[in-house]
Amino acid sequence: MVPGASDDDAVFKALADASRRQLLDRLHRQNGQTLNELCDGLAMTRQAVAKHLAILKDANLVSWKRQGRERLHYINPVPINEIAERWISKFEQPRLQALARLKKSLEGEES
Amino acid sequence: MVPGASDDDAVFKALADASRRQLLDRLHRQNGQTLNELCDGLAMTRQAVAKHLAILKDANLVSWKRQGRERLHYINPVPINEIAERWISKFEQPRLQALARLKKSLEGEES
DNA sequence: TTGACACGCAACCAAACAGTTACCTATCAT
DNA sequence: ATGATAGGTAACTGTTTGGTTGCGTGTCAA
Repeated sequence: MVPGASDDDAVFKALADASRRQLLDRLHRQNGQTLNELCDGLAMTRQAVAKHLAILKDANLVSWKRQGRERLHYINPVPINEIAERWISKFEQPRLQALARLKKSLEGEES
Repeated sequence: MVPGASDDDAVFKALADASRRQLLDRLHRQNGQTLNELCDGLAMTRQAVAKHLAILKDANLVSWKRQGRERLHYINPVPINEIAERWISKFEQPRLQALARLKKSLEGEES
């Protein structure tokens, strides 16, 4: 399998939970956070957060490395991109129209 | 609420199931199919398919109308587009890069 | 070396989910 | 009218899920 490749189903399932999307949001804002940092302010135990992160990891959306007694988490946007390319894009006439508009506007614009 | 507006969570949850994504695929290929047509070839009872369609309807991804004793189903791509715009796009440097490349190539292209 | 801190692991639980079976209602064609 | 067809409703079931509690392990600092 190509590195960064993903199982569509695992990704869709991982994204189905609001807490997990929130975790991705947090990592998107600041990458490399520890487990405790990611738990901060969430109405959930650390163990619950760890489970969510494990699911995100299985979907290849997050990876981590141990550093001393901490675990640093990193987001991987590739699977999300893949889904957008392979699956979502075909349902999006609006986006294609937006692209067409962009093309038109760029054609009319002289640098 | 804006017509066609959607609850992100309901949409993500609806898309989390492979059978439901398959139903959307089918409706994308051919819109306006009846319940029985949508059931065709699926390893599932009609009732199960009807439940999936109800979930898709609650997420505003599918609508239907009765016509005689049949029920005609129609896909609504708007919610998919919305989550792509509002949520997925921010994780996609690749797509932004693609847009940037497109812009560049269009700038270099003289009509 | 001994707390304190960051995380790992496993059992358990309630609720949600995906699917079934069984039966009922409405519509069409003959 | 009546049978066949298309779909509606509801109860029930096994499995998954999202969360908990309890306790164990490894690492850092005083």
